[in-house]
Amino acid sequence: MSSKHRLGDLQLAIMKILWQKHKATVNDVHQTLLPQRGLAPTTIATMLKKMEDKGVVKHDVEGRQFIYRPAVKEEDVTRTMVGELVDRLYEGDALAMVSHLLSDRDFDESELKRLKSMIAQHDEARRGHDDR
Amino acid sequence: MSSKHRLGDLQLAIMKILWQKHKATVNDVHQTLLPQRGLAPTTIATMLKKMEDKGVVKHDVEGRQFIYRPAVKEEDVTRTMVGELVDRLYEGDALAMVSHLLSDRDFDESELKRLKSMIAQHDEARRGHDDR
DNA sequence: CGAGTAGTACTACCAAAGTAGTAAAAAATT
DNA sequence: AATTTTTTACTACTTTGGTAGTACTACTCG
Repeated sequence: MSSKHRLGDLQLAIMKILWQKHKATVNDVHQTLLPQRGLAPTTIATMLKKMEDKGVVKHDVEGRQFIYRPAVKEEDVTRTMVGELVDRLYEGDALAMVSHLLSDRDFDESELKRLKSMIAQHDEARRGHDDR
Repeated sequence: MSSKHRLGDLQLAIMKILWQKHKATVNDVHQTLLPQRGLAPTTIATMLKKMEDKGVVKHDVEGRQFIYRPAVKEEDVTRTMVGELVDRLYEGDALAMVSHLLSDRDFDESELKRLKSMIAQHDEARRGHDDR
């Protein structure tokens, strides 16, 4: 059932719009994507239908148009997709992925600072609830 | 030409073997993958041919068998694939990906320690060469 | 009321990845 | 020498994602 959480490029782009707007018509999506992608409206409609078949979106009918909305949560998709890449590339070692990110893009001072405070925060959270 | 660095699941599994062994025959790859995947030998052969067409592997002939070897670097593939996911999921914000990793899998004490020292290291490296 | 328009349904393709059977060639074994 | 085995070549089929044209329906505007 996690196949619902593996999305292609266009599909993800569409989902991002739906997650943001909560609901949208084919036209809304098309208009939003037009500048970057320049796709035919029917392409969006077809894709949305395929996505509904797959179970990642649903629609209500309002008058003669379809109002699409997400049927999967962004966090689930994100978690699955990142998780799969970590598995494939680093045999599940998430820290290895972080290490790669760290050496690939070198973050500047302020980013490193943010990163450190993120770690500190998770450190505390861990110490708090994690009974061991 | 970065299409050379976007690999499917099986392709990646095959590449990992080639990167590790430096070179291998169809049979080597098949034997290595058999336990986890249970694929027909011809499947591996076909895949390897497709991969050669694409330019990600090359082969030499030795007697009657093909000795395959990688034609792309692991780092390049890794960088491309991680980079693409960061783009798609986080609009290029690598730090957002790290943040996700951090809250999704909660690392234990020793891992956090390793992480901190990794950061410290990159911090210094940055301070060193980065002129500003 | 009739024509144009908006919107969905259907159909059709293409490419890439994955999977594998069958054929053919060459080499080894008996 | 004949048969079996190894190994590559060819062909084929399936799924998924992406892309879009055409057809049909229903509403809207003059």
